[in-house]
Amino acid sequence: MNLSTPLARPSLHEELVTRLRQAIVEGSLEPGAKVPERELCENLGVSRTPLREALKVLANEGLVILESNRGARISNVTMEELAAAFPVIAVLEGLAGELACALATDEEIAQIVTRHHDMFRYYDAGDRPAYFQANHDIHAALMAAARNPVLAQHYAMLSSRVERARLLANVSDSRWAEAVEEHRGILEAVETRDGSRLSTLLKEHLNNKLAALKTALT
Amino acid sequence: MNLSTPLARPSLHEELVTRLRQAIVEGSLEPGAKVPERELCENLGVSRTPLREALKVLANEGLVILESNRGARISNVTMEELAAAFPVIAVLEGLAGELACALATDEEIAQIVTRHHDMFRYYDAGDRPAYFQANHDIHAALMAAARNPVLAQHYAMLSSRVERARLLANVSDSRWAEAVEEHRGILEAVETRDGSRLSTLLKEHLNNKLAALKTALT
DNA sequence: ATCTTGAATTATGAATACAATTTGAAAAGA
DNA sequence: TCTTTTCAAATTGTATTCATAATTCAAGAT
Repeated sequence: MNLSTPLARPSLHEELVTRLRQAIVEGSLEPGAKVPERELCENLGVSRTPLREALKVLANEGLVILESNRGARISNVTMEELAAAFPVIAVLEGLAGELACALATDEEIAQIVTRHHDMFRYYDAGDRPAYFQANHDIHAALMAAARNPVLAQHYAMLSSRVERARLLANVSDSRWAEAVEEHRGILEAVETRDGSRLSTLLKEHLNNKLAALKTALT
Repeated sequence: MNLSTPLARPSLHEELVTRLRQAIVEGSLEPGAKVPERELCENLGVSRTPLREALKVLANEGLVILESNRGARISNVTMEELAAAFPVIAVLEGLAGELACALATDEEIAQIVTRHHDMFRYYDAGDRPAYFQANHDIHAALMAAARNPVLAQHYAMLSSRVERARLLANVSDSRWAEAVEEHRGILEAVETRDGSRLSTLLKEHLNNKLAALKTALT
């Protein structure tokens, strides 16, 4: 049992930030909807103070918009925002790929490889949810292997803003096939620890994703 | 006169975030110092609620550390953090350079060029403060010309975390000369709108800056 | 003298209270 | 009937209060 950690009880506002962010990302709190302070407080069993603190933080992250004297709304996912965010995510993932190739343990590489094979199997089986999960795990594992907390933090922030788009537009079958193909290249670069190649492929992957979203949403 | 904006009076917590962030970046609030809530409230003439909201936001940005039941401290600028942040800033600036080359107006390019010449003059005159200001303006102008709010937002966040390092270590004369030399290349890439070259040079510039900081701080 | 111990003080986290603003609908007027 | 005005209810921004955890410091023990 670990007795060195000083028994950290997370404060209410921290837990609220986490839970609200999750709710926003998974769509329980719909974009554009106003956040009913009193109601949420009652549901969650907290007072307004910590909830409002959490909303300020989420507003700073761009997930929530505060309109003075008019409360908070869940921010909309606009095409402009996606178009702005994706290139940023792309360079961040690119950096993560490079760092990961240099710093990952063999176990981490093996893990990413395994998860890729999982993912390909899910694709063959047409299991979208499982595919998405595996895909998510891969990108997360790459980010973890990069061992850069600042990078991870900003990546997480951007991901949360963008992941909601997945609820707006389903990926087309042809784009799905393309993405899988791209991931074969990514896998190869991971296996050979070819950082610059991985970086390039990841950036392309993200930019293609954005292009696909653009066509799907117009 | 702009009549479209709905006369936004910034809320107390927003102003506090801005002011505190500025105070932290410019060093009025020293790294490691604990933030005396009551005292600050009295000085600023606000109650604890908006101040605490602001602290939560700044904590989320990494400028402040909240220790449960022990209040807030100004976060320390550690070498680890700098080492993590600089590569991220580098890729962001790199992206900004590429976008700026593609999207900047001729006026913006001209502005950046002019500011470069200013900066070179300040270097010749040995005027460090003016040099720093010009340097800052250049990077800000590049970022503005990239026309990507998401990029700008994350760049601003990272800059605020890192700029405090400037107070810890003065740039050596030799590094200063190097930086100027690097900026000559950057200027050239800007003038010719060579995006990929500018991107590379900016990334190198940042990475060299980090290396210089590393030696200066050990 | 130095190190514990524990009550008093202080500061923090969260809840509540209060004042100002917005909202929505009914009433007055065109 | 439609517009405008007024006013109450609701909601928000900020201040204050309350309970609890941390810190301080003096007294006692080693």
